[in-house]
Amino acid sequence: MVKLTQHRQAILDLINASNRHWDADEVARALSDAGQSVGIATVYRGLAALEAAGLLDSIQLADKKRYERADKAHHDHMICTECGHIEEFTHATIEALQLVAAQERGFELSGHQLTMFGRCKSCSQE
Amino acid sequence: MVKLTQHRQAILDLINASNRHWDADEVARALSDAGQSVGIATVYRGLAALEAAGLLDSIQLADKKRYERADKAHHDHMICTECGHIEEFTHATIEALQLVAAQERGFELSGHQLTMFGRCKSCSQE
DNA sequence: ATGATAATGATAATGATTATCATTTCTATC
DNA sequence: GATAGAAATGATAATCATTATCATTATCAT
Repeated sequence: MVKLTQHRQAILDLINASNRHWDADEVARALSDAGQSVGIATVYRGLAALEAAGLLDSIQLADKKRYERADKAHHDHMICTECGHIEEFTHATIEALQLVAAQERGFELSGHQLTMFGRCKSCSQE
Repeated sequence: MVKLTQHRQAILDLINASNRHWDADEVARALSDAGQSVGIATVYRGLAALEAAGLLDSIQLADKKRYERADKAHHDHMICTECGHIEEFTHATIEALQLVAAQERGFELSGHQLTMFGRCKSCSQE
């Protein structure tokens, strides 16, 4: 299990108190703004450690990784290609079908990432 | 529409003749081995242009982008975290449910990527 | 206290991708 | 066929997220 140092606790608290998807740089900047400066390398290591421990979730985007709270039900993401807005959605049937598809191929599933791209509601109304 | 220059045709032919998922470097190396050297920048530009024209498909992995033929039915990917093997699968119901989920949220869907991670059949038998 | 182990921070290194810019190749038009 | 303008190419520098390095510091069990 992870050692919850002060720095890691600060990272975790920051993300848990929000509903956003943070990249490493944003975390470092926010902590710094809060008077709790943490080196960028430590932020990267902390985020990875917290995710490995199941205390954070992440999505891998084309250019970077973003972290979010792990204390929510599993969900996938819709990303607006215009404004960057990230919307979450859950679909039990899709999840179940994925598992079946994997089993049919003798695949031992350990994770997945479903990301949909398009224009969000407000952007497509403009 | 894209201009199908000699270089781009060579890239397209190479990928169309295979069933693999290529990264830019592999394409450049293969062309070079075939006596048809193409600068790496041109490979990147060519791949992007061919994808924009719908002549190639791609998947975005954590570290890099990989391209494959576009003349196959739409499919998603299962990636073995042990040997790197990429398996393709299609699931009409999952596709349909994604569309519904998007519509429910007023989302104008333009694309998606579903990637599953785990151990492939042969790796999990070891 | 004390030594072992892990964490931290500054910074260098890595690696994929993109930008720059001079040169070359195309293409349409005269 | 010559020619101007547009697009493509290639060598290489630049970018940017992430990881590695390594000296220093904190933590924890004995």
